[in-house]
Amino acid sequence: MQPAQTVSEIPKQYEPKDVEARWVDRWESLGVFHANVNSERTPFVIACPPPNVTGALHLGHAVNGTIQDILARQHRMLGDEVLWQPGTDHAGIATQFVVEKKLYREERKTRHDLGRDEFVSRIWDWKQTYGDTILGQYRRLGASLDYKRWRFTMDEGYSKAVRRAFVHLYERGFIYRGNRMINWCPSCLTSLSDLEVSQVVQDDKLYFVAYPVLGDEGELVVATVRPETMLGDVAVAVNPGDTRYAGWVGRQVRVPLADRAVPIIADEHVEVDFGTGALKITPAHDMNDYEIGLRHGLPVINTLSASAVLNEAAGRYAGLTREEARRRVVADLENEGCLRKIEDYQHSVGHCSRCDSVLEPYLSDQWFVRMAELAKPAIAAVEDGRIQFHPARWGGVYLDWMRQVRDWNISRQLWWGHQIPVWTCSAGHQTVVEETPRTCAHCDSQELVQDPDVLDTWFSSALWTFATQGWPEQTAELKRFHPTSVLSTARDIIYLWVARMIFSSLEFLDDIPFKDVIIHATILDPEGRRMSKSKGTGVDPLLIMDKYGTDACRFWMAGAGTSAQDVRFREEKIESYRNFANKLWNASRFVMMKAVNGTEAPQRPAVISSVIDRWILSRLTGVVHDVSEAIARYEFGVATQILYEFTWNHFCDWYLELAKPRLDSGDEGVRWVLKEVLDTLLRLLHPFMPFITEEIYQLLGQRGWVSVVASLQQVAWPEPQAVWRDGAAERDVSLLIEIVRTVRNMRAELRIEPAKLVTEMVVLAGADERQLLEEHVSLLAKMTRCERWVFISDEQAVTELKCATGLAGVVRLYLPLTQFGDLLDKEIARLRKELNALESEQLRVDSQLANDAFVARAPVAVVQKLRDRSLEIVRQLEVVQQTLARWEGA
RNA sequence: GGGCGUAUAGCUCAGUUGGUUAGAGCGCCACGUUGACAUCGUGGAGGUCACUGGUUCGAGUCCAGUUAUGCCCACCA
Repeated sequence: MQPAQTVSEIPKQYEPKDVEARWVDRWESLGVFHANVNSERTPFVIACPPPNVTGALHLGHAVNGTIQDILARQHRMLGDEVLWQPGTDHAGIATQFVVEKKLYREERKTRHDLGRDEFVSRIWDWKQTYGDTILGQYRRLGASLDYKRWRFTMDEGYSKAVRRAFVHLYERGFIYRGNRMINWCPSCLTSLSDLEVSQVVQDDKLYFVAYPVLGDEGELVVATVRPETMLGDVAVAVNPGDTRYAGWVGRQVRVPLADRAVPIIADEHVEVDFGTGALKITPAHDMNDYEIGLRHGLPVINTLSASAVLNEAAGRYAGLTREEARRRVVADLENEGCLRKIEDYQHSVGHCSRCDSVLEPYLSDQWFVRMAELAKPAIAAVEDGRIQFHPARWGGVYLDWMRQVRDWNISRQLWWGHQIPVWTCSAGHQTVVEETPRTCAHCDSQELVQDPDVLDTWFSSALWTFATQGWPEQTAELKRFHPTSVLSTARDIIYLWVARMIFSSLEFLDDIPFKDVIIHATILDPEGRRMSKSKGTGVDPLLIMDKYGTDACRFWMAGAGTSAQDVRFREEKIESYRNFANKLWNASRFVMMKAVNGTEAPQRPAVISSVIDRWILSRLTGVVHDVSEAIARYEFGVATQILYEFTWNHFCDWYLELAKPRLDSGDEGVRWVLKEVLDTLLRLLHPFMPFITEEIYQLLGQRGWVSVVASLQQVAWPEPQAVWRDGAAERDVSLLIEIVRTVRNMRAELRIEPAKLVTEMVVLAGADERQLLEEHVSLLAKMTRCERWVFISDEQAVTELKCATGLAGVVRLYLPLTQFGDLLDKEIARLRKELNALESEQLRVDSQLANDAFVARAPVAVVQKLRDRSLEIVRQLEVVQQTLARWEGA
C-alpha cells in the first residue's frame, strides 16, 4: 500500500485516467472477478452476450456491459458467488468477410485461390492476432467479467457441444434436409434465415407487359416489377372468379422475348384488384409463384446463377447481371410493342442484413430445424413466468413470434464456422455422428464426404449459457452455474438469439437458460436516428470515456440503458455526470480534510443527538432501501437518480454546509456521521461508478476510517437501518431549510449583497418551532448571514418595525432594515407577488372545498389536508395584506 | 396490412396504484473569489402535459377516437 497522501495532495479535480488504468490491472490481479465453483455462496450468473470476434466496443456493448456489471458488482457485495461469463462469437459471415477482404487487399487472392483448409487457417491466424480487441475494451469499461473463463464459440469443447446438439436434434427428427425456396444473397453467396433479411421500402417501377393469347386476337397484360425474370415464366394466372378472363383459362399465351407458350391458369392467390388482375408465374424466382407452381404441377425454370447473373436458360440475356438484364428486357419489350405502360411503384424488398444486397428467392437444398414442437416448451416457459422479460412487453413480442415460428434454415454456404456433421458415402447414405466417422454407418463404405456447408452462427450461440459451462459433459460448473440468473441484451436479437437459447436449453437440458431477461434501450444519435457506422453517426464510447471518464459514462448509461424507451445520446449529459463525479470527489476531500481530528478515526457517538445528524441518517437509510429495491427491479435509472439527488442536494448542498459551523464548534458527532454517510454512499455508488468509489474508499482506508480491504468489491452492500428512520427529524430539518431559503430569497429580491451581514432577524414562531430554531440560531446565522435572531410570540411587536416580511410555513420572518426606505418599492413588489400567489391558491383551494361532492367523496386525509392549507392561507394572507397596507400607506 | 411504443419547460427526459402549487439536468436571467468543488454556489424566469370527447368530486395519469412520429412483423405481382 502506498503511503497516505495528505489531503492537500489530493487533486482538486478528479482525474479519471490514471485511476482507471490502475484499478483495471489491480482488480484483475486480485482475482476478485473470478468465480469459485466450489464456494458455498449463492450463485449469481450472467452469461455475457458474446460479441463478434471481429467486433469493437460500441455504445450498445457499453450500455449492456454497464448493466451487467452493476448487477455483478452489487451481487458480489451482497455475498453471492458471481460468475459473469465472457467470450466471443465466431460470427460466420462477418468474420469470413473481414478476412476475405484483407486477403484480397494484401494478396489479390480469393478464398478459392487458397482452398478451404488454408483459408480457414488464415482466419484462425487473424483471430489470434486481432480477434479479441474487444476484450481489452471491456476491461476499459471496468467490466468485472471472469476473464479467466473466456470462451469462443469455435473452441474445442464448444465445437463438441455444437455437434452433440446437431446430432441430438437430427436423431429426434428435428433436423431435416429439404429442397426449398430460401433467401439467397448473391453477394455473400449463401443462404440466410428469414431473420437475416431486412425488408426495405423502395421506389420501383411496375411494368405492364402484354402476353398474346394463342388462337385469339386478344392479349393478357400482366404487371410485374421484375420483367427480367419473364424468361422463366411457366404460366400466367388469374383469379378464378375474375369474369374478365374467365373464357381464357385453360388456353395459352406466348411469353414475349422467349417464344414459349405457357398456360393460363386460375388461382385464388391472384388479387383481382391489383395491377391487371393477371400474374405471371415464375416459380424459380418468387416465393408465391413457387407455391402456385407446386399447386398446378408446373415446371421450374431457373434463369439465374448463384451470383444473380442470368444463365443459359435466359437465352440471349445469359451473362448479364439482373440489373442489366432488366434494362435490356424492357427495351426489347418496347421494341416488340409488348410494353403497355410503366407506373411508379413503392414496395418492400428483402436485403441482406450483412451486405445490403437485394436478396433472391432461390431454390436449393438446405438443412432446416423443424420448429413447431421445439417452440411449445419455449412458449410455456415464458407464459408461466419461469422466464420474465423486463420490460414485460418484450415477453409478448417473444411469444407472438414463437407462436408462429417457421422452420429455421441452419445451413450456410460458407467456410468459416461449424461444418455440418453429416457425411455421405458413395452409395448416398448419410452418417450423422458426433465423432468424425471412418466408415458409413449403413454400408461400411469408407468414401465419406462431409457436407461442405457450415451451421448458422446462431445455432452455436444458442447453446451459450450451457456450452460455456462444459456441456455436454456434466461438469461441476454446469451443475453450479446453470441456469443463469439474468440475461441482458438488445431487443434486435430477441428472435435471433434469446428465443433460440430458450428452446435449446429446454430441449438439451430440460431447463430454462435464465430467469430474467433485461432488454435494454437502444441509444440513438442526438437527432433521434439509429446510430450507424456507415452513415458516420456512430459514437465511439472509448473516446467519450477518455474525455469524461468511464464512471461518468457508466452512470449515464445505467440510466439510459434501462429507460423504457429509446434514448438520444448527448455529450452534455455525460458532462453533467463528469461534474457529478467531481462533486463526489470534492465532497470526499472535504470529509477527509475536516472530519479528521488529529489522526484519530471518527468514533461512533453513543447517542446521535443532533436533529441534523438524525435527519441525514434517516434520509440515508431511505436511500439504501430505495436504491436496493430499484436495482432488484432492474430500474437502474431510478437508482442513479436517487443517488445523484441525495449526494448532490442532500449531502453536499445541505448536510455539508450545515456541518461546517458545527465542525468549527468542536461537535464530535458530525465527524462520525460525515464518515458514515460517505462510506455508505461509496458502497451504493460502487456498482455504477466503480473506479472513483474504489479510489476514494482506499483513501479512507489509508486513514483507518474504514477497514482496509484490497477492493471495495469485498465490502458488504449496505442494509437499511430501521432505527435511523426519523420522521420528526426530517420534518424539523425541512423547516430549517425552508427558513434559510426564505431568508435567502428575501435578500436576493431586496438586492442585499451576499457579502453584507444583516444584523438582526426577528422571528415569530410557535413554541415547538421556536425551540428548534433557538437550538440552531448559530447555524441559521451562518447560512443566511444574519447575525442575531430575536424570537417574539406576538405580532404586535413588529407592526411598527421597518422590516421586510417572509413566510416559511407557520413561521414568520421579519427582516428589519435600517435603509428600509430605499428598499420599500422592492419589498412592496415582493409582497405583491406573494399576495397574488396566495390569492390564486386560495381561490383554487376554497372552490374545491366548496364542492360538496368533493368533500363527501374524497378520502378524509385529502380533504383535511386541503382544509389545513386553507386556514394557513388565510393566516398568511392576513400578514401579507396588513403589511402591504402599512407600507403602501407609508 | 397487423402489432408494439412515443407525444410533458427553449433542449433532453422523469412523473409509481387518479388527490394540495406537474419535477430534474442542460440552456437562460441576476448576483457571488466566506477556508470541498467555478466541472462551483445562491436566487429567479419558463409548461393550455399533442388534439377531441368520455368516466370521476377530482385526469399528465383511466377509456374511446384523431393527428404526428418511431420500431417490429407480414409472400399483393
